[in-house]
Amino acid sequence: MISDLKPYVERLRSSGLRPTKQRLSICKVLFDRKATFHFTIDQLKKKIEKSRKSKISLATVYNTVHAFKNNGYLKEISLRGNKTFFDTNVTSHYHFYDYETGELMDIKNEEIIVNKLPLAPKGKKIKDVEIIVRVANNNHNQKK
Amino acid sequence: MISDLKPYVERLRSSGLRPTKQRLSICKVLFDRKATFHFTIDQLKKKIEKSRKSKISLATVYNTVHAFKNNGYLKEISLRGNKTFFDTNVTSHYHFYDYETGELMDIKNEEIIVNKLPLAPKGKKIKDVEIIVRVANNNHNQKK
DNA sequence: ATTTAGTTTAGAACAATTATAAATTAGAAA
DNA sequence: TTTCTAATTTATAATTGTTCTAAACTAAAT
Ligand SMILES: [Mn+2]
Ligand SMILES: [Mn+2]
Ligand SMILES: [Zn+2]
Ligand SMILES: [Zn+2]
Repeated sequence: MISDLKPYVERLRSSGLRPTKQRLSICKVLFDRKATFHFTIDQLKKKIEKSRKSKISLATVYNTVHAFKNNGYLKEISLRGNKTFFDTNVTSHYHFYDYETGELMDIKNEEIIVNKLPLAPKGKKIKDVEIIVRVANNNHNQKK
Repeated sequence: MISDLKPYVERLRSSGLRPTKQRLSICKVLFDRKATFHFTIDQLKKKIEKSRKSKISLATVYNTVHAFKNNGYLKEISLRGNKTFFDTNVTSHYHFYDYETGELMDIKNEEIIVNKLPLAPKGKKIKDVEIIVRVANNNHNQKK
């Protein structure tokens, strides 16, 4: 009740959601930051529970994240594996992915120049281009 | 026992696997084709069971697919969602992904030209660059 | 033929996600 | 304020995809 919650209240309202205590906790973790936050649901849930010092229901986290995603406040990232990753950076950009550590890092749009793209298949339209630059530690001679 | 199974036997042996009936069934579905096959495990299992007209254990499909992936005969594709997609095309290439139909299509390496890539983060090395061009039907005004 | 290590299998276990339905709460209305 | 209602939270169940297990089976070496 101290800090400025207005922007979160608006963000929630514009997503068709009431500004509850739980949702405001989620907003603080997601949007009160300068750098991009890439996360899985369980990582987010842990951060929320640390910051508010009380539990939050897993269903609430899922529901709110999905609402934000559907309203363009979060993006989902294409990655191998069976966990879903989300991104607070909703501008058009690309990623480094260190598959050894699981760490994602933004690559600004202008840092990759794509000079040629194929035409979309007949009757289809290109919606977006995702680029994942997979990286790993220099020294080790790891497979795949 | 009629068709030429030698190449599959070799592929299995070189993956450290004995050529069993089940594994040869899997090989026929995976490798006896001209065009790329993009699949999930359950799609593959259904095709195998249609082609051999008897059931195959899910564990055998998983095990064999993983062995082939680890030995470079299959690739895993980065995609949103919680199902894992595999690819019989192990050459370097990119993809169209129609997220309305779930359909994946190859884009040849030379059809996309990347003219600028950022340096890998300090101490890390670029292992590969995945590009997914997400497409959807022209007409509909679908969200996301 | 015998032996043995590798394989298949059904089912259990596990992990991520989604669904359910009862208790709680936000916020409008009185 | 208090009352009322629909929205929300929650614990838990259900569902889905994947991995593990251990007993039955089989390839292939001896
Ligand atoms: Mn995936
Ligand atoms: Mn994913
Ligand atoms: Zn990002
Ligand atoms: Zn492909």
